[in-house]
Amino acid sequence: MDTLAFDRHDHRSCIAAGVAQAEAQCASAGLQFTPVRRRVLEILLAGHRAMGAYDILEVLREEGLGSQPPVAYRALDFLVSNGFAHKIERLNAFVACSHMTEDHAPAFLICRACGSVAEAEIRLERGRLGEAAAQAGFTIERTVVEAEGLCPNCAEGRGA
Amino acid sequence: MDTLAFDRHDHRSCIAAGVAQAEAQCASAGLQFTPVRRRVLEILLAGHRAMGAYDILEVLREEGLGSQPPVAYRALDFLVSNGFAHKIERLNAFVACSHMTEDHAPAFLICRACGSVAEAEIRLERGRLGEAAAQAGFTIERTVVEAEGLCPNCAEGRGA
DNA sequence: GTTGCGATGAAATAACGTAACATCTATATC
DNA sequence: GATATAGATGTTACGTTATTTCATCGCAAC
Repeated sequence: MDTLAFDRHDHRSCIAAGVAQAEAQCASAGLQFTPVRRRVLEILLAGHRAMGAYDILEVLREEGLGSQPPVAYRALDFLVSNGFAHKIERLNAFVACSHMTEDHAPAFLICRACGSVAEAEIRLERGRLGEAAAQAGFTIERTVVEAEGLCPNCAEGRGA
Repeated sequence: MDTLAFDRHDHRSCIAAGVAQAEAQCASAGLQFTPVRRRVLEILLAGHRAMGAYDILEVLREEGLGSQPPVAYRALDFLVSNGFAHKIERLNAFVACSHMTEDHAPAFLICRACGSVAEAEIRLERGRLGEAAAQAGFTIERTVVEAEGLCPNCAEGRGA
């Protein structure tokens, strides 16, 4: 489990590492890591929290990188499709992926008090839902696994 | 696993049973099972699929039971809060609960081709995410577990 | 050099959801 | 029976999230 999001750490290094990783993967896959896409990933990595598409758009707008919703949504779609970011359905928001190197089904712990989001890796298809789906003849293509509650920091009397 | 949603069955009986169950639980819990709430549950049970709040509102409007969004959202909030319906975050839509008798954490199989939704019961906190959350000191209050893919009917060459 | 494809710009609109406030109704209390 | 209270409803207005559509641009292949 990645509890990074609940602890302090050096943002600058995680931004640089994330961008570098994405850049490398795009290069080897023949994908265009364009300025807008790069910048959106940087914004997500810098925020290190779930951000709405319109939050991101506001930053892009200030920087002259785009002003209309499709600019943000298209960049986010690219990042999500290629595993560099994830959408948190419960929040209608997006986070940078924290396990870019591995192909994985993400799961999230969402703190309802401070809004921080931690990413875990989970193999749902090996669990009970996966068994049940197989039994029913259902083919799982994508999973949404999100747990909402209180992170350790907020649980200390401040969030309950 | 409940694969009911993928098979043919008698809708009338599941509507009647669901409404009766909700009515009984409201009576014993001192909750008001008002006409709008009842009707929204009937609509969800009759649809036996995920429906948007505005789909439901349209029906209510035709029947003179309300015409503004809050009417639908309030009824849906009531049904969801009391376990008679669930929200599918992935679809921004709602389904009637198919296990009203038991207190449960729901999980869903969503067919991307036909839109049908099957509900399973899952105890995520006993699985790997639960362990990880416990280890990280995270308190889970609510879970969202949704798998998207192809149901057996649609997998037969029609959806792939 | 032109064809084709993916990316971008921009306008408009669709879809989803909530805040705020007035009103009503059933029940509890006096 | 009058009145206070809490929950439910009606209505207006607005806020947030997301997509459709069409024009344009830039680059790489042929």
